[in-house]
Amino acid sequence: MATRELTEERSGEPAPSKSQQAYTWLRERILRQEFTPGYRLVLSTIGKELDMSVVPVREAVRRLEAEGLVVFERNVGARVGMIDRTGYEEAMDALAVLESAAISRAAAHLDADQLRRARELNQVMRGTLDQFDAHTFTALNQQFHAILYRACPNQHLVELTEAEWSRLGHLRDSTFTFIPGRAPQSVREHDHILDLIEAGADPSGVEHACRLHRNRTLSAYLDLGDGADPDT
Amino acid sequence: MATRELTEERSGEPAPSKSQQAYTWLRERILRQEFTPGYRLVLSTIGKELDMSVVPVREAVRRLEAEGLVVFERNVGARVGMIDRTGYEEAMDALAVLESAAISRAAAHLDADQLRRARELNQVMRGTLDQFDAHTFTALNQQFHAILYRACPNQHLVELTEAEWSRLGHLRDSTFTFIPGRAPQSVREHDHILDLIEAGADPSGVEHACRLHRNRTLSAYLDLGDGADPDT
DNA sequence: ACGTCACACATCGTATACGGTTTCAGATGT
DNA sequence: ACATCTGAAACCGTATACGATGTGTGACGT
Repeated sequence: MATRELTEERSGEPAPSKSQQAYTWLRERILRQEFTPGYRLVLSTIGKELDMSVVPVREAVRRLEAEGLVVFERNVGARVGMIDRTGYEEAMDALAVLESAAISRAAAHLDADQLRRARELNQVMRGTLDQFDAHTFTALNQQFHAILYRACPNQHLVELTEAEWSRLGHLRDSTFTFIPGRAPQSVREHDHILDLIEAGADPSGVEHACRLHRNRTLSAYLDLGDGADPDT
Repeated sequence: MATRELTEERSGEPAPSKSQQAYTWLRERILRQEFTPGYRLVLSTIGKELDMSVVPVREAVRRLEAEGLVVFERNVGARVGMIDRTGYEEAMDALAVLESAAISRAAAHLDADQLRRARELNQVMRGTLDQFDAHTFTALNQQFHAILYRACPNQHLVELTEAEWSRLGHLRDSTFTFIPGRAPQSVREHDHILDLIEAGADPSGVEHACRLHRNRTLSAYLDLGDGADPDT
């Protein structure tokens, strides 16, 4: 019982595998944007940093690759996934499809408490509109959406939706940075969606509203013209 | 130039990495159902079979795990993913969402030739109805659907759709084995969808039709009662 | 006969080692 | 100055080795 020091663990905890540690660690950094898109992930370096050999790190990287957060090139190495303009549009489109489906299926399962919390969040967002900050607004926005789609009884759909959020999320506080003007409208649409849900609207109505909401965001972004590339 | 024998390769080919070989090999077997759900994937055995060490095999397995084709248990090992009834329903539901979205976006891009081939395939399927064989029917059905959704300009959506087909496909010739009666109706609906596309119906109409098509298949399966579990 | 314990075996998890490939800098020739 | 070649350093790909963990089997006691 002398081999365990660095990871705090009380008797019950079996201590996660190194491969798992590496995975979590990397994923965390990428999502926090401490490792920005294009950042070179050198296996040996990471291994040293985490005090493990390269083998577990490789596995972690592979998993992240399969999730689309990392790209890997043979004999060259891994880097944090960049996403070009098309990639961004495609992911947004996919997210529109998945998330809307999830929320429409979640509608009937959202209890009063969850709806209240969603309203509150949206109110907080409304409150930040005067002294707008894209970063916090994006974070709140993500939380708001999460409350809704997570209530979807189809767990698989939830996972697919979250995967898509991740792929987009690590890019930056993308949309609202470029189109702050979109924020107020976004907040109004949020309330509208909540209205529909509370009124017990039929799923396809909810789904439609969610798609509109997201597609308007995408359109707003696209209408910007080609000046601001999410890649850069 | 003496180290390369087993994989045929002409000068230009850089020979895929072992990790990649293992991945392809395993995926192939799983999809072909040579490795059936629940099958135990022992790393060392596979390594010996493919004439490589366990390291590349582990990586391959990790990737398959991330795709949902394989489940992995710490210190125990990997096995081909089983799917329980809920899992099946969830995946079918997700497929309905994804594929319908893909096809609706593909509609405007399908050329005459692709549509003709789709019609032909459907005719072949119709032809097999008298002496019905679930296995071949399922294969044809998959091809038919593939022609349609692959034309979707959103490549990411196509990938998500194919991932879902894989997760379901390796299960068996599931649906039509249990509900052969669903096949004729399925063929009719295929023609209907093609009609809509050829008529230039609007995307949401196409999407709706595709969802109906798939949801009816799922319902047919569910109506069976709980006798036939896809897990078994 | 049945439940429990202990030990051996199968298999996984990770470290280390080494050959192969890519990249980059600096030297060389034009 | 510029293009090209050459060599070394950086890094990846895979094999081998060994400790750790889980699983099954047979002895033992009741």
